[in-house]
Amino acid sequence: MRLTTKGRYAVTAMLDLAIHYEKGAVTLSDIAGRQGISLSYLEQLFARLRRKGLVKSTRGPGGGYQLATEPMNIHVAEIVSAINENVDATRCGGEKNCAKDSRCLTHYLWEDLSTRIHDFLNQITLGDLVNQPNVQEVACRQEEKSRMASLGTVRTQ
Amino acid sequence: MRLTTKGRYAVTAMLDLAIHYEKGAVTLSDIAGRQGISLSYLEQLFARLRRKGLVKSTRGPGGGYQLATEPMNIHVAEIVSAINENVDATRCGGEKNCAKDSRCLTHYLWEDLSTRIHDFLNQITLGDLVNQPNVQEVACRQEEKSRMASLGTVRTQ
DNA sequence: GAAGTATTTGATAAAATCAGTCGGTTATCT
DNA sequence: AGATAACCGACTGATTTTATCAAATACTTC
Repeated sequence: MRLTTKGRYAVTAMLDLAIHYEKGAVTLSDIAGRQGISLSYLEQLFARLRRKGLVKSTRGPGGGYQLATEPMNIHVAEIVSAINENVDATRCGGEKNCAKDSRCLTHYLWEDLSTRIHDFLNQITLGDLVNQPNVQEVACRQEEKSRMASLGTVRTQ
Repeated sequence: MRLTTKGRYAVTAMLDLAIHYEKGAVTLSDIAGRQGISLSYLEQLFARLRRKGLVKSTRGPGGGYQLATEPMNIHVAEIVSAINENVDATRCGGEKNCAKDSRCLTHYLWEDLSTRIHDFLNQITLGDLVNQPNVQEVACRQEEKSRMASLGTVRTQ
């Protein structure tokens, strides 16, 4: 379980999909606007998420991305590992030879920690996050802001 | 609590110091040889560790680095945060504005996880690690190997 | 059904950050 | 004086993030 900013972006974006789960497809531009992540980066991330079967896509107007299954069935750990596939075979990420040919001194420490992180993130689903008051509060504020922004653009055009 | 390879190297190196705590100063070349970390990289890491007061140094022949205090008083979390100072003020690492001006959706998730990682690493001291059988086994093998290596060099010179 | 637009999809490259290396300088011991 | 080792700053390369461009697909409207 490698923990990187990339994985965090992915979880944030997936949570955005989960929040708007009932409303059907969500465009990446919307997510980019709400979550402050660049559109091109999201495109790359969602390419992986789609290949891994975590989301499904529809093209054209009214299209966008949707969760492949219900928010309650998607664990945060899945998202993180989908994004970080096949990396960190370098050192201490996989099995043996962290240092030279044998295990490095702290091998067991990191192995243990890694397991704990995975367990933690595997307990939590997107559905759990959606139901958290904190998350809902932030989501509401974003909703409001985007409504004001769209009003603004209508007015000026 | 950001978790990076740099931090892992630092903990490994510090554990090496802890293992040889009784023997006084340890040179970075020795650590480099034993742990398979490049000398120049260690220099960079130990510059930070010294600035943070985790180790003390003595120059010249017979010099090297020593733990600033007993292994039982140095927590793994301290080492990791000493190495990762002032990074990741960018997003979600520190306080607010992960996304735009407000907190990002998963802010609380990462905050929670971060706390758990910190707690885990803060429970464990270098002294604890030294006493682990796993660690001692690896340490012994390294000791043996370095003895053989030095015999080899004596013979060839 | 043709034109136009909104969206994903893919590729590539620029910019920024991070990991790791190299060369030289300074202090200290013998 | 010479050797040993910490110290320092610039450099290279890899990874992450953003930007740009070109299709491909599907919807809407005329």
